[in-house]
Amino acid sequence: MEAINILKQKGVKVTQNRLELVNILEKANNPLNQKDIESRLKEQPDRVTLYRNLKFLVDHEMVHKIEVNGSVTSYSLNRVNLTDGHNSEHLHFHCSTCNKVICMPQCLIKEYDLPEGFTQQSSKLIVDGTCNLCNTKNKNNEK
Amino acid sequence: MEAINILKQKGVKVTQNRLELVNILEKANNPLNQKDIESRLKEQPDRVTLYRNLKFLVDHEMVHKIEVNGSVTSYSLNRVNLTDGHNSEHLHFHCSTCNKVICMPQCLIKEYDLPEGFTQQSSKLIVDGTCNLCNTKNKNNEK
DNA sequence: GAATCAAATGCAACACCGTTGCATTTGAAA
DNA sequence: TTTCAAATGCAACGGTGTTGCATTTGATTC
Repeated sequence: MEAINILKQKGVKVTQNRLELVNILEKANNPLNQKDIESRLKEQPDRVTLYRNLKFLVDHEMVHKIEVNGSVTSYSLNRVNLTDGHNSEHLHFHCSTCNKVICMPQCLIKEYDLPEGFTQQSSKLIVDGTCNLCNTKNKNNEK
Repeated sequence: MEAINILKQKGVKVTQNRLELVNILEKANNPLNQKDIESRLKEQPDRVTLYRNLKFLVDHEMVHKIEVNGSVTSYSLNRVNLTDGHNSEHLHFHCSTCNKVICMPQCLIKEYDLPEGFTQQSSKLIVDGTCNLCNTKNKNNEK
């Protein structure tokens, strides 16, 4: 779906900043952090504007916010149509070599039996390790 | 195990600050964040000293660092003897009402099949929801 | 197309947190 | 008791999240 339609479908105001922001997230294969996004923006809006628009898109459920650790926050377009109730939570992989975050929608978070009295609203699972690209790079360097 | 023995066993320098810090974590049932810890310290060291000592204890594997989200970082004493290889990763519960973090060592993180080429080093699972105490409080208020 | 008004933006500013450098103090070993 | 590395306190810096306010922009109405 095109960026402009994503915004129009939600019935929110379409601005140049939002349009470009959604476009960048739409093209990206992986979640991007604020720095990644800034580096891809042609016209640089104020960092507060970017912050507010990211918050806006998260609040309006167009974008997912992924906090890998205290210092890295990434954003990814919500590609799942919320109306079909298929918004399951999935694993996020964080490569400690290249620092990329990779969505793994094929790995849905498994269920756990919580102790008596505890109720669950959401969950998140971060797996740290080395991604496929960094692993092949390492292999080639060893040769 | 007493605080002083925990430090001595690791062969690190024993200072008043570290002793009190380990003592506080040893008595706590739940992971504590830096504010929690500060409020329990009799003699208030500089926040940098507290930061450095927490980092020191984490680096020396006496304390676990738990990042629930971008703004809340908690610490808990590593009660598992590392030498017996029983240091499995477990679920952490975050109560969105009282903001407490609760360890659930009975809920070990399940395994996932990662895509070809990805290797796993560590994982963390945070479940957000309402804890048993806040749930009973809500029930009583509704009556 | 022009007027209108709420929403979006840019700028300044603040707080908090993680972090580092450096001078001083403290604890363990000789 | 002396000695020296390690720990501490203080000042300071950068990054991020956040808010207030004046200005600009985009959707709506005429």
